[in-house]
Amino acid sequence: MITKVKRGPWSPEEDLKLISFIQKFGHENWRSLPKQSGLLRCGKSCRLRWINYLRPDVKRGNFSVEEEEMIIKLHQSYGNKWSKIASKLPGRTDNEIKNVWHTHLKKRLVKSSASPDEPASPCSSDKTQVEDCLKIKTSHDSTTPVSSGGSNNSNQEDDPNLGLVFEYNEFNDIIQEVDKPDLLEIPFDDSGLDIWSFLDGPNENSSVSRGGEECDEDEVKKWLKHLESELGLEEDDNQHQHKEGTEDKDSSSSLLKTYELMIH
DNA sequence: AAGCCCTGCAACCGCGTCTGG
DNA sequence: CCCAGACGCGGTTGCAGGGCT
Repeated sequence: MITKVKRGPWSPEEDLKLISFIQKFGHENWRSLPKQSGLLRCGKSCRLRWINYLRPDVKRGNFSVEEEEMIIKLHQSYGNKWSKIASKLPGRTDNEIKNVWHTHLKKRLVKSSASPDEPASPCSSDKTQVEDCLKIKTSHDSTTPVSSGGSNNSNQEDDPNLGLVFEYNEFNDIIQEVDKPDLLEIPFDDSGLDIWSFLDGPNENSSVSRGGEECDEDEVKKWLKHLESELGLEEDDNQHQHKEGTEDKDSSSSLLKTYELMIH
């Protein structure tokens, strides 16, 4: 028998299903995940939804000026390697960056290329501006090489702009400040990365696992609460809200109950 | 007030790469 | 070494919302 694969926008119920499943079992195998979780989606779609929207550390809201400038610089260095650029911008996804590039930054660069003292078009392969910038940013470590290699593989060691690691850390602070409150705002700071180990459960090998420390379940609950409210599910959740805390391990149990109620 | 157009974003698609058998 | 399956990435599309006429 053939089960029809659903497409198009994700419903809150589907989101919740996906979240609670990953929370419990991780996502070792995207292909089998939909079947196991009861989602009528293809694995690819689930993966995309998780990575671009549901991941707890995904940062939403407008890009700050600093972020945009960063993207421009990184794009001059990496070209359309969106995932590489995203890796330098904590909380931002490649898809998001790609969208921002095509909707805002490209146009801005075209405009500014008209003025002589602005950077040339993004297609320019001249990296001196990027390197200058990186030199400034990484001046703490003048030994960090800024190689001119453009098409390296994704190994950190081969990263042509290894110095950006510093930028990453500095940039974290910037982003925290400019984070916009209008959309899904995860009530964690970066120290809340423990959520990963929680979400991934026993799957230490999971591609998104971020270290093996104990997670703070209160933080997780906070996040789930927030997510439920963002998804417009908090009313239903009220019914069993009072039960929270009596469950020993599962903050997910309330989530599961929630969506079980919803899909009845 | 209604219709049209534009913009931005979420999601899909196809291809390349990686990995395990 | 080869092949098949799974994953990840980048390009593209479609839709919804907002602004303009």
